[in-house]
Amino acid sequence: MVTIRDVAAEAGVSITTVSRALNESGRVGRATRERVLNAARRLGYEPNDLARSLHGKATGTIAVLVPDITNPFFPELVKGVQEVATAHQKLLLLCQTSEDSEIAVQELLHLRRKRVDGVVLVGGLAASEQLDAALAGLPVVAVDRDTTVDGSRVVRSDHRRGGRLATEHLIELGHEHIAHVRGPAHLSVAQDRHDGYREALEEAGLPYDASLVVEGGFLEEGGYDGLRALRRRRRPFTAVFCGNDLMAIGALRALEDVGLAVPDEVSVVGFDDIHLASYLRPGLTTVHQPIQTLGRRAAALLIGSAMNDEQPASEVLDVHIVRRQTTARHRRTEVR
Amino acid sequence: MVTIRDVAAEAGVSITTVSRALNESGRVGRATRERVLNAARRLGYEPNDLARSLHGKATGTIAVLVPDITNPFFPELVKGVQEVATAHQKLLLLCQTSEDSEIAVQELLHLRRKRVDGVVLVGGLAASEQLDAALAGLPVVAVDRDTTVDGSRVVRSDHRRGGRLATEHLIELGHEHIAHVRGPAHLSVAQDRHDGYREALEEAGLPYDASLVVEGGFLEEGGYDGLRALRRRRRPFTAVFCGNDLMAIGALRALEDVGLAVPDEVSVVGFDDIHLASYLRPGLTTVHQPIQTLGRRAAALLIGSAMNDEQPASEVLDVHIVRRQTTARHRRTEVR
DNA sequence: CTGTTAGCGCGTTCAC
DNA sequence: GTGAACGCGCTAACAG
Repeated sequence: MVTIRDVAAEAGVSITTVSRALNESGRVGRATRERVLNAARRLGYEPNDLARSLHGKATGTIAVLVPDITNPFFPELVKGVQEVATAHQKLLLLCQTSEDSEIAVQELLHLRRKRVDGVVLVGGLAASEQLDAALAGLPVVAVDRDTTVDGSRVVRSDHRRGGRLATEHLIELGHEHIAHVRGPAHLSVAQDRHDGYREALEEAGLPYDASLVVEGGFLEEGGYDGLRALRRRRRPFTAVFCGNDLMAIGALRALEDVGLAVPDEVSVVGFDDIHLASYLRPGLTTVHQPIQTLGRRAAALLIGSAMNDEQPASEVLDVHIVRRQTTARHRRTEVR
Repeated sequence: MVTIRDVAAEAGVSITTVSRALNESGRVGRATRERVLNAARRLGYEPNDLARSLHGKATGTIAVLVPDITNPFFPELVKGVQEVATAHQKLLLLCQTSEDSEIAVQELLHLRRKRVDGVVLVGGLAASEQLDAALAGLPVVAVDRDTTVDGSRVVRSDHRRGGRLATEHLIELGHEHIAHVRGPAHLSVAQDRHDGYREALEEAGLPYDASLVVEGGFLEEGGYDGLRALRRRRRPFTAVFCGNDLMAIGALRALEDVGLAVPDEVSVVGFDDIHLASYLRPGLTTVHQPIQTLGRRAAALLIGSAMNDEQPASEVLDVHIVRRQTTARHRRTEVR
């Protein structure tokens, strides 16, 4: 391995000069610099970032923690993070937590030892002392998490508004019995979406009926099981607002299995607008959140915080509804 | 920042002893170790992996380069890589190349400076001197790439066999005019799948008709455009084998747009069996390749190579067909 | 078993 | 403009 010392010898200068020439820092003679650069090239010199960072400087590395990269929501988010990281010449470490707080703690500890410059934390994680400890002093931007951690910034979509938009859309279509297959109670995004749903109902003078609300995990299975549970309650409904798109897909499968036509007999709305939503047939009506932008903003905030002192505490991005083919006007003809 | 020296002072021993106690390396007295560990805990000591790696040891970091993490094929692969990396206590750097060889070169150079222990290289990349240079001496395992690089190992599925299986499946269903919307000519996986298609046809005594073969990018658009191009040629066909699942999705949309029913009028087969394939309605019949395992094997080979000297040159994983709802028996009733 | 002494590759004071 | 020397945090020979 060729070091800065070898280059110095080859160029007939001191290592200090080589360092300066390579980093464009300080005053180095024109000719000298050329000589050094040539020597470096000739020897195939490769700077060692480890040694550089050892001086307490930044490592030029940030990390993103997601529950599961195969959940189609996260690659889009990660792409946004990656984009900004690359633009700032930073490398991106990817970690998966499986929504497990203990795993997250382990990963964070590992990241700290590697001296990452900061972390984008995505998704819910059970709070714990160890988690707080693992996060302490580490520049963190959370995405879609409750801001339990002290000074950490948060980037999120307006989930409550999204819940309202979805529900209002169904109400406008004439639906009066609107079920909600919501996400896990411990996740604030699920709660917010639910609150928006409830708000919209009440504002429209429709009753909030707890027996039309079921909870499930943010995956297909959660939606599938949720819809089956709803059916078992024998409470009629003509529309379902699902906690996210994957749940909506599960709900669509369940409806298919029980022989209910979408959107003729039951309308379905999702949340997120992952790419997948537009691939489906019928195309899924859903609340669009700017997933990639979420990642971009988080990364920008994270990287910016290392540079600027002042930073906004958090950011809330707007959402809107995308009408596709899983929602239709309520047909007065009886349905159960 | 508390260093090993502070811990040494606190515990009343030398830094060497601290180092040994922390790394379980060498002989350290029971009591001494306890004392050191306690001191470290009390001070909130966090080892600095940078300094450790500076000694020329491994950095405990590997990287995976993929064209685009939002392409659903890659998250599954990355997950496999991640799994093995984590099992070996290694952190994973994620890079995206956009299939651009120059970007890949830049990323690789950056990774080298960071002294990553190895790289999993996924997808096709235009060969170039600079790429070779950027790869030189770096432990690399390629996935689904031609093994142009010198000593690099390759993990891949049996694409040729997959192409045969897909085609044979259609032949068994009675189809005689089978089109192929293939992937890019410069990608070996596309070529292999095509060769398998051709082989199956010829073995069945069916003519290989070049006017039934079109080329496109490995995305929905490629499949959509490919199918439209096929139609413009006015050559009848009752089945299409698509280069991958995304292309198949594009082809399905195109068929929908021109009013051809799937599978009643045209059968469609994809390749990869990404999760998405089973979400679709009708469910996509496709050639399953073990995507996650591909990633796992690549990572295992990469990490193993740093430890064992001997390693298999490459690995070929098996594929099989998954029958869903986009393929059906050819109906003799005329169709165009 | 434990401590002393060198570096690892590089940036950064300082003098010259 | 350039160089010598020191130190970043840690591991690895060598002693004792």
